[in-house]
Amino acid sequence: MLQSVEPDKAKLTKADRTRARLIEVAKRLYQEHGSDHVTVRRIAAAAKIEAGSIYYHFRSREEIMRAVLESGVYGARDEVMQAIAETGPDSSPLQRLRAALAAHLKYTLREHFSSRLRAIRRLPKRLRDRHMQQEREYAAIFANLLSEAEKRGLLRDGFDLSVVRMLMLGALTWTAEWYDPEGPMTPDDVTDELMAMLTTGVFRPADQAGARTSRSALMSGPEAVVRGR
Amino acid sequence: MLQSVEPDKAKLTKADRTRARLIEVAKRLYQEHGSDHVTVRRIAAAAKIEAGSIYYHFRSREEIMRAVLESGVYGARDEVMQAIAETGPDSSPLQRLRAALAAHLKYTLREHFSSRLRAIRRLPKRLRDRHMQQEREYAAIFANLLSEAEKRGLLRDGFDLSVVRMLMLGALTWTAEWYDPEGPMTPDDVTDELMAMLTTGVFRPADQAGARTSRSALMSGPEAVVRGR
DNA sequence: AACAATACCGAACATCTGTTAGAATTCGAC
DNA sequence: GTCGAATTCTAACAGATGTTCGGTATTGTT
Repeated sequence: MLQSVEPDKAKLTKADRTRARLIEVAKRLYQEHGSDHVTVRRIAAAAKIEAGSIYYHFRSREEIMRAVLESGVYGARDEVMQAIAETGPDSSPLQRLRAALAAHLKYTLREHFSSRLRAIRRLPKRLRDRHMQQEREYAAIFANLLSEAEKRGLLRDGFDLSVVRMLMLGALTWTAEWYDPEGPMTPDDVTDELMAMLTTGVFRPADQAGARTSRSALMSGPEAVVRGR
Repeated sequence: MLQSVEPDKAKLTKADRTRARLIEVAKRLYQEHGSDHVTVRRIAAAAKIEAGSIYYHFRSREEIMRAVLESGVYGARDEVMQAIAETGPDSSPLQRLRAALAAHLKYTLREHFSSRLRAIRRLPKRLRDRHMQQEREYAAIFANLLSEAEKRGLLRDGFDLSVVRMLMLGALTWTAEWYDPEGPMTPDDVTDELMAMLTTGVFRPADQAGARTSRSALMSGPEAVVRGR
């Protein structure tokens, strides 16, 4: 959050604390019930405050939900960057990427962030732009990891890295829709599975030309598939 | 829908038609505005009907939204199976899989199905169970394609096919959150990109052991990565 | 043309919605 | 402890919400 960037003003005023509490409570309610049925009065009740008092902290109901989204992106960013840092200074780009993806997945599962997409599209556009900007910054973390890997020659040629990144993150983000915490797989297992897919591929290299449509796919070795366009 | 399963009763009664119109209108509203702000009265107005009349066709507001979800799954299923059928009887499992994924993506983008996830979690559980069952049937299409490919030895060993399927579909479904129709890529391009990722992998095969954590990854050739556990 | 079933209307209901504004309380600095 | 500012409460508003129900129009069949 902003405080971590500027912690010199340690004056944690009371309004700051209840504002934070409201955001946290609202987030929880969004997760439990859908964003339908999450009303200003319910948020207030869950935060042990009166409904009218909320408007001392937020201009409107939509401002609350924007703050919730913001805290979600910032929270994910912090945990992902921390995970990257924990791989140490000698880590390879792929190690860092794996750490980042694992952190992203864990955060997504924990906060169960269906909330994120739920709202984005139909926010007042001023607020939406701001949120999209924050999302872009978050995505940039992964974009950097990928282009770093590319510079070191760790990636195959011919891929559109931004599409790769979106598909990667999408695969993990969507996990929140099917993942069963009671099941045998840990979130790290899922991340490893994805990394394995991205490493060797899922399909056997034998007769791949048939599975693609309009691309010219010819090769020297059995693996060197040249991807045109 | 059920009619396609049992078309002998061709009696398209008037109630059936307005019910269908209501579902279509509701779906459109869910897409345009969030599922917040989509009220019974707005659905009624958009369908040129009075609000009270809706309750002749649906028991409650949530029943409408369940019907919308149902029509979404069934619509996707129909288009995906049609796409599979169009690959012809001599197509390879990978060709069929590609066709299925492409159809899934196109449908997802067209209907912009954020709606799908938005609601699932907080439906009354009786309705939710029914919907989850429908989703399972839909997922089974892709599960079958994958296991068919596996039986023919087209897949690498060591992957959990259900996880692979979820990640695949998740990557594509999430596309609705970032895809820009004005951009240079067609939906088929995105599908091809994914297929390419699943074919050759994104990472170079050289030093993959470092990017994985607890897995023993050793091999005979440069590509034959044995994935333990 | 008559009739019964079907499909829709229209008004009313109780409740809930986001939001406002002034009064009442609590807080932090002196 | 006092005072002014920061924070919360209380009460009310105007309107929207899902749903019900008795009546009315429309439909398809004989």
